Amino acid sequence: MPEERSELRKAGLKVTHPRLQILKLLEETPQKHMTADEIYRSLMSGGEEIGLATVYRVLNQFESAGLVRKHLFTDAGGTSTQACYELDEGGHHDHMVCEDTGKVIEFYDEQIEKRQEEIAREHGYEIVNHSLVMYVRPIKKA
Amino acid sequence: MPEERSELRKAGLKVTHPRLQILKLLEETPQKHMTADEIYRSLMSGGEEIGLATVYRVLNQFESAGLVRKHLFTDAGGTSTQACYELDEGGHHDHMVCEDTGKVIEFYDEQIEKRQEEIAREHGYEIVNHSLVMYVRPIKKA
DNA sequence: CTAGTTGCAAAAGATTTGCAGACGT
DNA sequence: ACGTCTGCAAATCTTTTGCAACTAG
Repeated sequence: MPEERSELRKAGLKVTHPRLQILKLLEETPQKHMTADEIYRSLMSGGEEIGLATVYRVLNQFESAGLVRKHLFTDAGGTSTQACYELDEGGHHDHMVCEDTGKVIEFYDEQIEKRQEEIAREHGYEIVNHSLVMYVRPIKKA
Repeated sequence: MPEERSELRKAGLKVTHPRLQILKLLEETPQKHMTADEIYRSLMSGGEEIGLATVYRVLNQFESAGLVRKHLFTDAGGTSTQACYELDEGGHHDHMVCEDTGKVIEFYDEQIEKRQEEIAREHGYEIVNHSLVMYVRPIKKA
């Protein structure tokens, strides 16, 4: 599967083992959002040779290259100081984080997007970027 | 103005000099959003005796008490790792950060709020909290 | 061959914590 | 007086950087 190789080349990055590993991991992980440390541990326990510093460096390069997006969620207790990364598949979307399970759900809403543009415009600005995260909890029937 | 004193008491906190100073500063600052370090520096240069650790401790207590809100904005370059705090005046609002000037603008939009609730509900969740930040730039006229 | 990469260890930056002394009530 | 605070310094934690060895093209 040389697909990842060309993604890297296109980004102007040499095709190295660590980069391929990280890219592959991000593509295959079911949770889709991982911290640098989770990536590091995951690769290590998979028997790979890699340094944590390399993981950070590669993620930054990937982010600059637009291969990956970085998020700063605040976990349940408000005690997260750790960034997490997800593959950038192109389509923008926002996030919902379940406070009970930590599960991250993606969503996209045309209405909200539009309204945001309008609000910015009303203030004389244009949106460069935006981040919407909803911290939620399952509705308990009762 | 004993107003601040009772706010502290109500929060179950002793009325001490550092706490009063920080509360007052947050009430009076025009920018409304300050980092722990900015607060520390501001008080120090105002001739106050205070430790940075105390600023952090007090802000955390204020946050738990609901007197203050903590935000993790990402400044222009994406290079912010510093939290900033604002007085919690009760009314919820979202933020727009100007990438050129760093200015923080607050706004509230009923439509977006409603839509968020709906989306969460559609997924079987209820919103505990949410954070919407738009990183914007002044519209440049041709 | 040569510039880009890597791993390690050390550095940095933000925030937290242990502790002895000081202070509010 | 008592338990709560405070300031300082040291500790933590995440992320970055210096450097010498290594590797892709």
